[in-house]
Amino acid sequence: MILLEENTNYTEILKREGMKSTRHRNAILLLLEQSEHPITAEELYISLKGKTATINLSTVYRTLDTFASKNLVIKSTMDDGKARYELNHHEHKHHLFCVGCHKVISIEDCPMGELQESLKKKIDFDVTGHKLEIYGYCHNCKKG
Amino acid sequence: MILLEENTNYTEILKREGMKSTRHRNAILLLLEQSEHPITAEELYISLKGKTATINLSTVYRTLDTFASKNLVIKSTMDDGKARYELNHHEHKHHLFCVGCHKVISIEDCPMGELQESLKKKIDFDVTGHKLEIYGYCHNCKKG
DNA sequence: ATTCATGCAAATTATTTGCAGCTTC
DNA sequence: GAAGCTGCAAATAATTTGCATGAAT
Repeated sequence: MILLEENTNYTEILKREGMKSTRHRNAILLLLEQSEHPITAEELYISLKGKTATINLSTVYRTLDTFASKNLVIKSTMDDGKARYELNHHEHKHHLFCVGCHKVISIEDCPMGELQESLKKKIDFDVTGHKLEIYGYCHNCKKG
Repeated sequence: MILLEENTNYTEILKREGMKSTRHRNAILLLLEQSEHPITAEELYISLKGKTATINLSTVYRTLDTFASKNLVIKSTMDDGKARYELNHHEHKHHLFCVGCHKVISIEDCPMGELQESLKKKIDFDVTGHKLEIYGYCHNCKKG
């Protein structure tokens, strides 16, 4: 589990994971770090095309897959059929999706702790991870 | 929110939702009811081809979409890129995905209750729904 | 120098759509 | 008989892959 802090040297992190440090990889890590919410491969690609000379969508996908396999990023596939990627910060976070304005709010609360223990005891299931997405109305979008 | 019980007449349910009762729709509802865990469109299609004379994959997708729009079924898209569908039973369930044998175990525990209240109080966010998927190793697949 | 990363184009996979014919109400 | 289903084939959309070239160690 890697903790990326501001001003972290990406080359270090990449090296530590046995990956070469390239312009694209550094750029992708930077963008992921700057984004407050999970982002699609295509969104990354579009941002990158503006900044980096050339980059190919395949490269974005390949890079994200590699990062995901090293647990540097977390991939979540939404019901719109597109996967979103976010940095795997050390702190465990979940996201509130406002169904009114589509804003995404990150929270640090996670209710899994007790459930995890209970599953272990009740049915001998060892939890290794989970995905929780919460939908609802934010302060501004409340009905009424 | 519709509760489907054993021996429910699907025609009734379909009519109530303003949908015509057809052989395919009934067959799909039956299969969904018989399946203990969320199932892909293709899995449904394959099962149906064995039983019903002919059915087309498009029809399966269209039917599932229609059902989902009436809240008869719940669609969840997984990281393997395939959507799974399940009946929207009144009881709220979650699923454990074994990363060893890919078995799916349904549980009725849900840890959202307190978090929901706390989000309401802390940041005035009204939760209307959530998705929780849990990954790990089942009894048979435990490492070691 | 060797190993790994990338661009490009083409392939794959899941899902959607247009339209003509066929069931339900 | 009108409105709504369904099959079929073709279109999309997201993601993956093969291969030749280019860059990092």
